[in-house]
Amino acid sequence: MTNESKVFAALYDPTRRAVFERLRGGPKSVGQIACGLPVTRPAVSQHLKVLKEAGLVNDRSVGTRRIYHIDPKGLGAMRAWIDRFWTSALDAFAAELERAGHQQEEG
Amino acid sequence: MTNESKVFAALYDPTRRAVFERLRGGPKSVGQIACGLPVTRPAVSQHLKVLKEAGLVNDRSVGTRRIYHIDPKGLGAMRAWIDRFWTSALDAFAAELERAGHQQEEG
DNA sequence: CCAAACCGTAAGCATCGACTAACAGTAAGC
DNA sequence: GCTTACTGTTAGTCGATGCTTACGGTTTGG
Repeated sequence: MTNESKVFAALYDPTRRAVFERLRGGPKSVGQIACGLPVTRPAVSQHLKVLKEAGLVNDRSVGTRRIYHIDPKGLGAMRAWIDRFWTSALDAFAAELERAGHQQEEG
Repeated sequence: MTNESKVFAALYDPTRRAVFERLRGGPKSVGQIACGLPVTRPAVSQHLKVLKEAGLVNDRSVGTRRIYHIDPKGLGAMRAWIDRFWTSALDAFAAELERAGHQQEEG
């Protein structure tokens, strides 16, 4: 499984995106993240594990708590994938529009 | 289900990404897309339906064939989501690094 | 009208994954 | 050493979904 696949698989789940967006405001502990979400704390732990393996978050221990924060590395990989696709997709789209205008020439 | 959710759900599946990437070189018919993929043609049709509802592809009829091409609209939505996340994520990450350097002051 | 080509859809099945409950492990306080 | 607080992990269940087979619909051609 490539890293891009991990990122896509990680951000596909709505609950996992909610966990991820909850870290947008800054580092938070697991309990802090779980509080307010409609799932239990172990579920959040599992989601954080997936996000971590995708390179989207990272953690550090502070006493008994574990503080998670966003790691831009994973988002960068996804951004690179989209950008790489973006240019060629725009090219193909422009060619498609142009061909649609000249399609009667081709028959 | 929001449009972003649709795009994420659409690009999460590896086969569906393969279908999508196959359109990167230009418009193709359903049979053309299915040829070379390890799934049957109806499966490709189902994937194309999901991609279309996510705004990632569009189609036009040419005789009995149906030609699919990439629609940048969906990719744009995903790009916007990532970009919006990207800036605040970088901010939070920088703040996290700075706090890590000053954490002994806070206690 | 009949045949062929191309495609979308429905039903059924198998697999994957998200969730909960229960348990194990680590650190701080007394 | 004992208790409390916080978290990761595992077993098991259940709903979601990707795949195939079979069928119906549409267009082209004679």
